[in-house]
Amino acid sequence: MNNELYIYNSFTREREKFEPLHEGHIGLYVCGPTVYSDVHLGNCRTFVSFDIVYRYLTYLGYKVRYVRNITDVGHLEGDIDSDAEDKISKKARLEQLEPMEIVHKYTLGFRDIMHLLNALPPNIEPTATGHIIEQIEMVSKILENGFGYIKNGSVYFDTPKFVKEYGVYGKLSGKQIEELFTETREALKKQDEKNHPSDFAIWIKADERHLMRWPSPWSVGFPGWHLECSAMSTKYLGAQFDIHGGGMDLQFPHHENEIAQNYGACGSMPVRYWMHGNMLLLNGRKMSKTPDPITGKSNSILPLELFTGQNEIFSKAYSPMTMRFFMLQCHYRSTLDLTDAALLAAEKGYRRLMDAYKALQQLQAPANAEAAQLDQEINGLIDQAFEDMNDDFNTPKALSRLFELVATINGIKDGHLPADRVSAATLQRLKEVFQHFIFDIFGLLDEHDGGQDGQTVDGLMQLIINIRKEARERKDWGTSDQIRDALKDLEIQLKDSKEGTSWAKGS
RNA sequence: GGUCGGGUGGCCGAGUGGCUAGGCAGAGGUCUGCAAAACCUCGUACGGCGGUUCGAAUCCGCUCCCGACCUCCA
Repeated sequence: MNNELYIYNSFTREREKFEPLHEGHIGLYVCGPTVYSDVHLGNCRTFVSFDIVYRYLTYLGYKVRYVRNITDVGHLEGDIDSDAEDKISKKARLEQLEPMEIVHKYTLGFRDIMHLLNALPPNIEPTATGHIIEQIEMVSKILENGFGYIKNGSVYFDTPKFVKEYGVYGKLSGKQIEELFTETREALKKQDEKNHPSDFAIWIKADERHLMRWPSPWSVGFPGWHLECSAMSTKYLGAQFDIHGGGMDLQFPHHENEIAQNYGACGSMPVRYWMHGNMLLLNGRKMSKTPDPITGKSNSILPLELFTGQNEIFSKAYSPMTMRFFMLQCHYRSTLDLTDAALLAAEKGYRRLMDAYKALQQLQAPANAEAAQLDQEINGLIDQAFEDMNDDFNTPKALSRLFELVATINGIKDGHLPADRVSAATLQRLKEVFQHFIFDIFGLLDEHDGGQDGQTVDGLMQLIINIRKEARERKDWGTSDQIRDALKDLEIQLKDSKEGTSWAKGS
């Protein structure tokens, strides 16, 4: 079995063998949300994708420092020189709230959603406003190194200078430098403070209208959007670290500018492996908060709208774990289209996987069990599932192996497959691997597990099942079916098999 | 317009020169008091037109369609 991990590096556009900078340790930085409104499901997809990356790296035994920022300032709306305004402070004025109130509200909301989706919290969740000093220091360094210039209290990054010195601007997003520079010439008129249209602000002077501003050597103002990630990744992971993740839509300009800033301040490429998750689509189009200019509606759905069913898009409510399973069925670098039929399929598939997991835990190897062909098949599928994960975190492929194993598990359970052809060791391995994949790596939860109340419910259900069993033994089909139908109305399904009756939540 | 990525069976989605994932839905069967669940069997799909090759969904060319990015975006 090949244990080497390969990661598709967006910077080189190649699948590369992963080797950490420091053996056994990994620095992982993921661009987090801007907390000026509720996160939508598209945002969530990226964070779930990287949650699985984090979980798998941890599973492989690496000590991972996972940093995911909260952007609570500096995210501009529109052009700086037109009517630019910070997203946070704009929302604060609209809602008559303090900027920190907005930030706090949506940060808490974001964490709640991540918790519902069972995404592990990062090790560090730094905020931009908490790192103003670090950002000012970085601007100073960039100026010292000659990669920035001051105009009317604002500081801009000098991209032509950067291209001349390092020549990597545009490489990440695959843009030709010449085209990049000529493309936006039309916009030059609106941005007369910049020496060059591709230059970008790293410090922005603010007038009294702005609610969020800080003193700096250049003006009372606020940092540019791209700066926080450079400053905070450098602070917590070092000038160079292993993996930087984010949504594909951040590749340009955000990550391109991040690279420029790090070169400008530290003189080196900050990241060894760039990873970009693809977009979640709704009705075949990118999910986005930005309203459509024609219809005025935004093409997005909030997680809670999906989980509660309170939306006009889908036929019913879909649980967080259904959503998570749905995401697992698609590779993180492919677009994923959210549709009702697809979610319905995911819901059923998720239940089937969890039911098989429970059935597996009940299986016992017979005393005379010996390894045979079936044994090899099981071990082969397990090995392949790990190889799939090692191949750029191919969750859909790994999941397909698990489903092949589900058929094997059910076959043994129902006596269609010879249980004595699976050795005790392989059965034990299968149990452990299922546990690790489903809960530790894929991060799924058993939503039908009642938690604290679970034991009570299990006890009650066993009582009901026993009463029905006695009725069936008397051939009292009326009572038997009454119980079954009444439970069905409560969305509890009884499953009769040779070994007896089990139950599961869900109609 | 420029750049990049796609078009896979009824739906969602892997794969990427020969061994043709998986989930859901559908058909038939086994089991069952009847069902459900589970299991077994079944569908030979890769936008179109050419080309390379013994062989292409997979490589090349052309073409049609879709999406993303091009300084708001996860």
